[in-house]
Amino acid sequence: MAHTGLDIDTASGIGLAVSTVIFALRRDERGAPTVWLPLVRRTREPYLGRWALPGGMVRVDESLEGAARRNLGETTRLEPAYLEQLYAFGDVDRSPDQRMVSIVYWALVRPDEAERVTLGENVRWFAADDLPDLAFDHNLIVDYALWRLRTKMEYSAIAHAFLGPRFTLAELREVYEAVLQRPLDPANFRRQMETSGVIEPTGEVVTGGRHRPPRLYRYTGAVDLVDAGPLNRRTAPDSRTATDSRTATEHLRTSA
Amino acid sequence: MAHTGLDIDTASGIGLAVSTVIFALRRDERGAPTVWLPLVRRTREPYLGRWALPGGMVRVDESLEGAARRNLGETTRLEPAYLEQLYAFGDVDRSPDQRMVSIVYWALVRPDEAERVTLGENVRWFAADDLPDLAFDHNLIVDYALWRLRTKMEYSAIAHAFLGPRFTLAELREVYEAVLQRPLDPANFRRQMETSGVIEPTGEVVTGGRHRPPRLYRYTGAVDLVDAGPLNRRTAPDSRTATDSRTATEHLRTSA
DNA sequence: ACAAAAGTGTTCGGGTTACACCCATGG
DNA sequence: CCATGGGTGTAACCCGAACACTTTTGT
Repeated sequence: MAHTGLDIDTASGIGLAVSTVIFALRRDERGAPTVWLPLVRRTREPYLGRWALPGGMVRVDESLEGAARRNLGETTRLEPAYLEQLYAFGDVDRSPDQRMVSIVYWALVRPDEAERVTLGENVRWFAADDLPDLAFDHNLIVDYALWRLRTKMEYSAIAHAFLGPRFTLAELREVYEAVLQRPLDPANFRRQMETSGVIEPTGEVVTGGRHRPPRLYRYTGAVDLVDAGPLNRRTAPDSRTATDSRTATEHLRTSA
Repeated sequence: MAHTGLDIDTASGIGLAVSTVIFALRRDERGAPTVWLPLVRRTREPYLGRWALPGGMVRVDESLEGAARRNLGETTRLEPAYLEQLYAFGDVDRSPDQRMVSIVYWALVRPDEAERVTLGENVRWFAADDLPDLAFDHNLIVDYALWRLRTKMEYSAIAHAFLGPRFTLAELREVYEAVLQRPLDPANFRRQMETSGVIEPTGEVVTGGRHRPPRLYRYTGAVDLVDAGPLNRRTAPDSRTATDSRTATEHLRTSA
């Protein structure tokens, strides 16, 4: 029943795969940081030659997340600072030939690490809001991952994953502005970050700039970076903490 | 490679299944509404005789959600008012014999519909916070689904799914109190619901009660009931509507 | 009339927003 | 000493929490 060598072909004819949407911040032509993601070119049918999300089969002796991590390393050499399951896609017609179910993850990597991605004819970075027509339903998947990134940025501390261990508040604010695509008030941003307890000043400052030397901060680790899954949950189901993850802040219509 | 008749056995030895956590509100011994869910007893190894989530295989010609709906109908005769994908569970050791990946959904049903569930030796309702040891990792799954139900109740309109087309504010408040496990101020609850725009008075009142007749309300349908998936999204990723009023201001720490 | 639930009014305080203003450094 | 971003202060405003109070029915 298999028609291509690497497909996972089930007894009922359903293939099982894992893919990952990898986000990184990179400077665009005008020097403004924006959201980018690496794609790989398909080297076989269907969608031969089209750009697609990196992915592959799940081995019998590795977890779903393990498969995602392994695949990331093999195709892009990336070890993400953040990795979370996004959604399982399994519509009947999402692959033209074989029935295919994909468990999709999304990942965040630091800019310096992102630059180490092996670029070539078959791996390339794309601006997230300017993608070509991708293979399968991958445009839909990226849209959803982007929406998740943006809504989650509003209530969680995932911005860390885009930065190194020490950073200025301006750098942190740049991350938020790039992802949320809107300017933030530096004064209010500072206070919100300080009162949140997720960052603390290191005492150091960055000299050599053209103006007043900004302080350096680090993350306290007081909150969970990854909280999406059923595991990795530090808080009880009914507790109310700052790390209380929620999906879809923006879809809010009712409140109680 | 298959060793039991209904398992979906992949070429690499990975089984693929769909399960659903079904929630309904029922009165406990003291008459207070609480969260319940139906479980089915396993009739084969592994975990023969243990209680487990209803579930089954995905057919090649049906979507994941379609498989969940079909399975719900076959095992409990339920047609949920709300159905959303929860998570894909795929740890290597979650099933003792065969490697198994389960796409899990969670569902909400109305109390009247819940009473129609075919009860018997192999199907029974359990109070969500008083479960026995279940098969596989199903205790973990239910815990996660419960956490999802409770956190989502705080910012979305899923409470509808527990009620009929018309309801009093006291009934609606009962739903929130049962799920959130804490009393809510009737006065503030009324105002929040009214200003949210998700409900509107029908003009009718319920007579025959022992006290002042309460008004009946209905849902306006102005909001998405189901919003979790990549489909069913009505709002653009970056849109911020007037009704966006997010609950749980106390959860926001990192937003700017 | 009384009890009890429905429904309204009002105050208080925390948190966000907007923006004025001061600080420190390189040029 | 001036331009520029770093950093602080503050008043207005919004919204939820708390709770007093009025309304309307059945008994």
